[in-house]
Amino acid sequence: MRVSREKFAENREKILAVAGELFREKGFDGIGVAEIMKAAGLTHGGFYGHFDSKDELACEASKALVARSLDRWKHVAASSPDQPLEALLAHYLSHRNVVEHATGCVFAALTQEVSRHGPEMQSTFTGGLMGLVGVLEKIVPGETPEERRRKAFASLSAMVGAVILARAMDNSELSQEFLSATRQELTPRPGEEKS
Amino acid sequence: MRVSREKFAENREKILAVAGELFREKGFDGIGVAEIMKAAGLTHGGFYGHFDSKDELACEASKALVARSLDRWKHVAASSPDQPLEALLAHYLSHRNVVEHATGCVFAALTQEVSRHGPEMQSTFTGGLMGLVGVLEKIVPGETPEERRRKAFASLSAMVGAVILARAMDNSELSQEFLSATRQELTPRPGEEKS
DNA sequence: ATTATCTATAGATCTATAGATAATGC
DNA sequence: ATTATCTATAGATCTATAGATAATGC
Repeated sequence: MRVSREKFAENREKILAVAGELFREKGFDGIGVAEIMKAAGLTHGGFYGHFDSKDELACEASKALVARSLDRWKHVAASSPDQPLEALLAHYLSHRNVVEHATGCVFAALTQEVSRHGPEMQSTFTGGLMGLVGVLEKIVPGETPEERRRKAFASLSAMVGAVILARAMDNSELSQEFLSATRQELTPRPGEEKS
Repeated sequence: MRVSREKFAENREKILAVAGELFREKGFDGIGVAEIMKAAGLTHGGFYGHFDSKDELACEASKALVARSLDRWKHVAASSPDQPLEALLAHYLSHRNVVEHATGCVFAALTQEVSRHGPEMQSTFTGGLMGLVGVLEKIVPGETPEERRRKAFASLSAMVGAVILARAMDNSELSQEFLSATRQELTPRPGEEKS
């Protein structure tokens, strides 16, 4: 039954990947270790050879998701050098990010549970969100660094808030209204571009 | 052991009140029926004389919280007839609403869990959030009803998003920055008041 | 007589562990 | 020989129910 070191490392990554999807879809408390391992193609007992506890898995999976989210934001912004903010708004405020919980934004899925977990997870989310603020700071309009930092915090609040509220709607037209209203309000008007 | 009809109704309200606080503090899955009843001063088994299931309690408690939240918004807006939006921003984007989970905004505490529950709870949250949009529509700046409706959706996203992200921070200065940045960005500049 | 609450418990589920098994890696 | 995984299970927790108890309300 034993597998190679390489396969062992692969299995760990598979557990992390599957957990990342299931946690986002069902919440940290909505899915158990046994079901995560089953989805990874392994048995329940094998889990504790990879992680000390479910909480450690939740922390590690969160770290990976947060890092990947930040990478993606940087990539999207860099892909449209002339209109990075517009590209980011289009990417984030999308129908896909409202309906695809398992593969969508980790902050839109799990942020409300963070304050109920330990300091390690809070630190991960804090760092990730500040990373997103850092991306926005460089691309939002504004005369001074202070104004851009302020706009970055406010824009991030609006973007994540819009997806969270859109997901709570039982009506897809209202969901869309949260997305498009936020997108329009955050899109710089002509003459307001950054210096 | 039996109590009067009046006391029975009181007990039901007490269970709803206690559940409303504990659900907001720990999430729907983070607190059990036994502990809710203990906090209400009753025993576990007595619960099922008041509610058919924990899910029914979650729905009823949510309905009460959402209705109370909407009432409060209307009251705050009506209390400052000359600057209703400023009053609402000051009321909502407050330190208290970041740290006091048990008594703070129900949307900032539980919205991410709504999509994992049944259609009844989704309907409650949808209705409540649209009620808040209705309050904002009347007090945000804007030339046309369409512009004000758009600003209402975007402002609500930013307000709820700011509190949710502020709660995830492990640093109270960063929490405050989400609040004050959002408050400043949503405050109408002179000459931008509604008609 | 009715009924709101209490005690006790059934049954399901969940985290974590113990010991067995079998394949890897020295 | 080491160790990654598997089977089986302990122990805790959670929802919901059954039956007893005792106070209300006709």
